[in-house]
Amino acid sequence: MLLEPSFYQQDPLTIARALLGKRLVSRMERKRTSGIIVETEAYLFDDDSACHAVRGKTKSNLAMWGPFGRAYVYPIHAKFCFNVVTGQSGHASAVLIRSLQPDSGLKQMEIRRGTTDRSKLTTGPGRLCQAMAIDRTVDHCDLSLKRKIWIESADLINVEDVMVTPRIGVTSAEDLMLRFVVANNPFVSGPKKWRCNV
DNA sequence: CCACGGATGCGCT
DNA sequence: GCGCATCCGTGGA
Repeated sequence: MLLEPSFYQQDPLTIARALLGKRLVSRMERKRTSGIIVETEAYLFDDDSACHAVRGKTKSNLAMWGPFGRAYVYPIHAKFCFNVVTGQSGHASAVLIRSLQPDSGLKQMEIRRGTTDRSKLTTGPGRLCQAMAIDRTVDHCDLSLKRKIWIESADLINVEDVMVTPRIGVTSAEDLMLRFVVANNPFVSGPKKWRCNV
């Protein structure tokens, strides 16, 4: 079932945790693909130097400042990252979707990714965007319209499986514990100690 | 106009 | 595990 728009009005930490086990669906190029969210990161409006909003409003981060429940897509290193805009308007917070467990449309994902290696299909923020054909045209997209991209409830994980770690790749605020993963799930990215609770 | 670096990923060791 | 390709947005000249 499609998530209520009000879901996205909560704070980014709550949402980053709650999104684990839910289903991200994209309909791009007339093809439907979906995956179960297994890794997220929260980016806060206050006291978070790694958040894109720290430099204020720019043309590229504008979606973050807009209404909650929209997509914020930005390019990095010739790839894209997909975020969900959270919290109140004007508060510029977001949750980055970092990894999915492939769910449907695997064949289409393999074509777009150029590999049949399941572990490299939707593990990592840039890879999942390529697998789902998420690009800059998805920026600002309203997730409640079921147009290009949306999220459905599908609580397939246990809350006790959630593991919290520092975020990956950030060059500031490295100490903040704002990354949420489904522990021991093979489709989570990053170092082993931040994937498995053994 | 140009230099720089980043919420990355790939390939090779 | 590490080096580097790649490219766009940003900010300073």
